[in-house]
Amino acid sequence: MNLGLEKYRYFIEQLRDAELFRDLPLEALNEFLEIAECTSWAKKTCVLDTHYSYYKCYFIISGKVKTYCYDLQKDRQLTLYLLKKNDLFDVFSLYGHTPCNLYYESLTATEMFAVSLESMQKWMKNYPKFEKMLLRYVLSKMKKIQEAHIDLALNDTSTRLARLLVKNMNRESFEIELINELSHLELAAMIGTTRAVLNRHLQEFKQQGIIETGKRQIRVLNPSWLESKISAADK
Amino acid sequence: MNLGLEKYRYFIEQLRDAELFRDLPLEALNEFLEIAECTSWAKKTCVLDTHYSYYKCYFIISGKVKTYCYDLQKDRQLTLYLLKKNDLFDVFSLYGHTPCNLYYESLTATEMFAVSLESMQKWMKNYPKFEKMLLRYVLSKMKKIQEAHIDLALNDTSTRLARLLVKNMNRESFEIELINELSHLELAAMIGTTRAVLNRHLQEFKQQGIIETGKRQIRVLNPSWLESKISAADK
DNA sequence: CTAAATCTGCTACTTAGGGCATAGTTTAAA
DNA sequence: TTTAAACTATGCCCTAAGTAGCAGATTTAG
Repeated sequence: MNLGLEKYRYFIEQLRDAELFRDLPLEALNEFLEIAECTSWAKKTCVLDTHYSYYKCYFIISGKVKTYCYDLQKDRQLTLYLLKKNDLFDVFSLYGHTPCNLYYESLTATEMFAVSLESMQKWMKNYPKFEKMLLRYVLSKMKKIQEAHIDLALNDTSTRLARLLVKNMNRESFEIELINELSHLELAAMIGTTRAVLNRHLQEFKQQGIIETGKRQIRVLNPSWLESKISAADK
Repeated sequence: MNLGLEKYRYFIEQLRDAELFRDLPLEALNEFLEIAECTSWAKKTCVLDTHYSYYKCYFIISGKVKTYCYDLQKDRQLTLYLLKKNDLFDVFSLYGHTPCNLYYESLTATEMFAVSLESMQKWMKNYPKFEKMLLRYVLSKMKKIQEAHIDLALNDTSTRLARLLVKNMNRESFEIELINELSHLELAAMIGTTRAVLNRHLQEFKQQGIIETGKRQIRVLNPSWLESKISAADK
């Protein structure tokens, strides 16, 4: 990738900011930028891992990308991960795993570095420290999916919704962040249910004065109620 | 660990057999055996990751260990992984993750190498190749939990049971392996349901002549029925 | 700026799954 | 070998969750 000085500085800053690239020498970052292309996905750009991402891997600079799977018969989606700045995908294909029939879709306009799998693998060979960080990164994602799995298996929908809200709630403003601007369909996919059921619980919360909604925004009025509901379930 | 020659040969063989230790020089294996203790757990030995395993990690030589979580209120378990020969646990604690409230329990008598976390971390520093294999290992486990999560979110109980059976069915004898000898309670925990519901579906399968049961054994009579049920759901 | 597409809120209906109880059976322990 | 504990097989009932459909609001695209 050819870069002006300003852009170059910006990109280096982005990489320095990411845990994955921390502790790498400047030389490594330079080499990474050489093999990377900076690409932008418009909102709702969709990609099946069996095609596109099988040949490239992506490092997100800004925006949101969901990793999800889709059940054709039931017309239902399940969101496995919500990727944002400093996330890398897909690690599986980097290690030659056969694709899992997962899709990727940008939920907002998204900027990222794209690197061909081959170049990335070569680059990683020179910087084993990166692989160390990658293992840590993978573990953090694995923990998330484990927690989601346990939550789904043992808790009912309203508890999972409460957890989703609390996890994404700003501690000061009680505004819901990150998952704001998402439709109910998207929220439902995140807790493994359908839009109708999710909405039913949202209405219940509203009637009890726990939340307030409007224009794709959710504001929490009674955060401690939500938290006690969660901790009651966790006991 | 002090060893006689015969035992030493046996242990080296065990390690050579495991993918995790493949490609390591003999020297590395020797050093590993030095820091490892060979321990045995009787059937039903149980360990909470916040105590015991927080200080040690284990590599299984023989036997079965389940990784599970437990909901006190509902008195329900969910099995996340069924570990066997060549499995390592717990990788999370190796990397300083806070424990996830998971339990480990041997389902049969189990032999394993036990290494203190500290020694293991030191050892790994000398053999970065091991960490590479560890990343691959972690990815394979992550794939499993992802699949389980998707299965749970999108498929009904009888489909999940069918998948459990097919996954553990010997292609030649149609006997169920690995999960045989497990009680219905254990089987239920593996597909995220209760014993009663699991049993209900087992009886249905029996009545339709798809399986046959007796003495903690399940034999599949009509494997293609099960397989078509699964592939119908996967479409 | 308007038309089309999507999203939201709500209703009524159906059902799989889980709670609970009980009786019979097998396994393990004394 | 006997006894206790654990497991299996079933019933009934109830509820959470999913399905379907629709009208009105909101967003997006042409």
